[in-house]
Amino acid sequence: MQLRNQVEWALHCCSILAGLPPGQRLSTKALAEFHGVPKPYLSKALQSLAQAGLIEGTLGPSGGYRLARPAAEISFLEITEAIEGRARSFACTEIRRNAPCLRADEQISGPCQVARVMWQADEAWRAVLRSQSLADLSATLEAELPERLLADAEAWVGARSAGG
Amino acid sequence: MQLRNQVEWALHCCSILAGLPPGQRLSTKALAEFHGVPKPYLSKALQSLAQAGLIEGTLGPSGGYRLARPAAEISFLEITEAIEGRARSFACTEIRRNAPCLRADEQISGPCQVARVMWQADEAWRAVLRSQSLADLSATLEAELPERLLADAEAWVGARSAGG
DNA sequence: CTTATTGCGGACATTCAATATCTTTAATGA
DNA sequence: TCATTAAAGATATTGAATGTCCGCAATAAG
Ligand code: SF4
Ligand code: SF4
Repeated sequence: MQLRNQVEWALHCCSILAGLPPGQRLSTKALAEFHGVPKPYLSKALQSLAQAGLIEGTLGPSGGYRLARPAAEISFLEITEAIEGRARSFACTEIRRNAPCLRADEQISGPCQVARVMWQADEAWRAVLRSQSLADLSATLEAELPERLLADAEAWVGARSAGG
Repeated sequence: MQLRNQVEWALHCCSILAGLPPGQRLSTKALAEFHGVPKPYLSKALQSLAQAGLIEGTLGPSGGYRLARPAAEISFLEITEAIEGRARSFACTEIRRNAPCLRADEQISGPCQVARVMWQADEAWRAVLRSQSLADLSATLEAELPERLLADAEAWVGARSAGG
């Protein structure tokens, strides 16, 4: 019951890509260096995001990634699911079918209350993540972080981004 | 991001213990047989529940487990946390501290917005599980399951329960 | 008292997923 | 052409989840 830390990486990377000037791209190398994480491994996470249609990769020199859609249309849930998959956190193995008092021909209708409650909790979790977009995140960060830090980060990223 | 299947076992076992006449106990052996799961492994889950103070074990012949509290005072969340632990699903590794533009002496206040959103989702998940008690589960099951099945299960369990 | 039964706790083996790295290929701009 | 980059896949490494085992202490029944 633990999210992979790739989720954290992905969220931070998307946050940076959201702050890029429109059309600009940033390479895996720069993103890995910025966060201090192994580049080949971060690359896997970015590929998952690309396959999910959240970001776009471009080959060649001055290639890199950029958001495939406006930041306001990308939610925390989409990013999380791109990394973790869409499986529900509670897996139902139907152990009630093993009950010794259950007759072979007897029908059991749908999922039982145990599974329904667990799935309801899962849905509540998803609802919160679905309600938060990358644009919301950027707005909060800009309001909270010190100006110098934002400026320096922008300069650092700007020096390494390319394309249009 | 997947709950252990011990959680499912624990929920079902608690559900059965909740249906026992007051004071009666049921052994690990019977619970394992009923659900068709390996007894030594189920034993681990039941021990976790006992350590969390949700059920009580009694030694000796005719020993076994019973609820330590009324079913109405035991929530899904307590059972889940007894197995899974109380750690939050999103672990913050503070990767923002690796940012190259961050000066050594610079303070970063508390958790950032990324972590706050993830934890908020986690809390929504917990809120649903906290709101459901074992008594609620029993009530729903009694209303939904066919009468014959309930009677047979009660008879099967009754023949193997003991004490008072 | 003796004996069988049961939960308790720890040690241990096994299996599988998460983590991390590497290599090759294809695309692209300089 | 040539250097650079993402894409895709193979492959190690690690660690957690799963499953088993054994000795111990408590307890009730004979
Ligand atoms: S939770 Fe309910 S539906 Fe899921 S396996 Fe257990 S009994 Fe079957
Ligand atoms: S989510 Fe925010 S607080 Fe957590 S590690 Fe990343 S930057 Fe730090």
